[in-house]
Amino acid sequence: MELAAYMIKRVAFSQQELDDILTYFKKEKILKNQILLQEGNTCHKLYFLEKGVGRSYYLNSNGKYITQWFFGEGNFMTSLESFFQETPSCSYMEMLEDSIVYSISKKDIDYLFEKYHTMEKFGRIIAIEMTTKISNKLNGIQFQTASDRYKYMLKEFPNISTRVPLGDIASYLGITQETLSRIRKK
Amino acid sequence: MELAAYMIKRVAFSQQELDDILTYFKKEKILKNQILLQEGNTCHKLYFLEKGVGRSYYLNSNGKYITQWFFGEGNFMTSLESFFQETPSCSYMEMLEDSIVYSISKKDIDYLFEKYHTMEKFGRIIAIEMTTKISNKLNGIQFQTASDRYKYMLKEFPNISTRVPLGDIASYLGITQETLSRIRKK
DNA sequence: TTTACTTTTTGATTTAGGTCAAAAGAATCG
DNA sequence: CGATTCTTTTGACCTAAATCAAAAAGTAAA
Repeated sequence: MELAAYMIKRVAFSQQELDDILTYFKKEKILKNQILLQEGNTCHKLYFLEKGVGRSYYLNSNGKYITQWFFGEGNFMTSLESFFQETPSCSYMEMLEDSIVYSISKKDIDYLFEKYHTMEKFGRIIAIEMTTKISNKLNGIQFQTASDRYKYMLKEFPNISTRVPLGDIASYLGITQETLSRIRKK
Repeated sequence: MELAAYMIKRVAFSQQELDDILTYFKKEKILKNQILLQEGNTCHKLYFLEKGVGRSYYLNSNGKYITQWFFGEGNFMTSLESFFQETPSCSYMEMLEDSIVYSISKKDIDYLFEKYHTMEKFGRIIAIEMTTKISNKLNGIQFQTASDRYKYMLKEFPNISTRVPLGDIASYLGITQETLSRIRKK
């Protein structure tokens, strides 16, 4: 499983630890357009995407759905705050393709964090990586023209940009669908 | 020290652990306008602000300095990616007021992460909190009008908004100084 | 208390990208 | 397959905020 490689790349887990940890992840198949999380609900699972693409999005004050993030294969997907603080989420999560994921519950991951110092370290490292990625998004968007934003998108998500609806990308970048369409045919 | 309270609020450290951990933090006084980190250098310290305000900023492709983040009292301040990956930073850090901080080196914090499972947990929790805050900034800015952005600023940094230069706030929000000035006299 | 910066405000003008509307293309399905 | 629905493109128009420029206010320095 790709997840094992992902973990070992970041923390020197022993084989036993790794084997044990992986038993807590459950393989799931999820169909395109399936909603993993509704706004207002607490997110109970953390997903690792083996195959497929997902996104998180929210309904803004003007009644528009705004993509917050795209999740591609080889990445974790969750509503971070909701999952870890066990609070109602402000956002939705959905899959944009038929997907294969490995999921783990909050209870189980907390158990693993307690049990293994290495797992806790892994959690810290992943959280720092996520912070860096979001920060990069901000820099890629703020004070950038619409076409610079799209360039950021292509760089950050090279193999996602062509697989998901135009409108989802546009809202992710903070521009309108029409503008993105015009940029694309440059 | 406020730092102890900050830590205990998040993780149930034993008194001995806490005492030991705190010995690795060094108290420092830093003057207004002092640069803590230059672009291109590696950030070697993590700061906890007891008093004062700082900001991180970077030079964008149009030759403008853009504020990335404000750091107020009772918060950690660092160039996250540079500090943890030990890579050259893309951003600067400076203090905007005379400040009192507690600093710790990468070497020491790594030692503490290894030594105490609780410390590792603390690191994870802080990293998740930071992700949430940056994510909130994105939501506060994307597809929002200039005055909505300023409202976000007032909400997120109520006691910083009046203490720092207008231009620094404007670039933080992704608007021009002139626009922010006009918004303020509403 | 005058000189010299620095920061903020105000005004006039321009523009990137938003909005609205409708057509053209794709995809889904009985 | 045609029909219905969803997605993307194209066009015309408009507006929020950028840009440019300069004055005013605030701060420091001598």
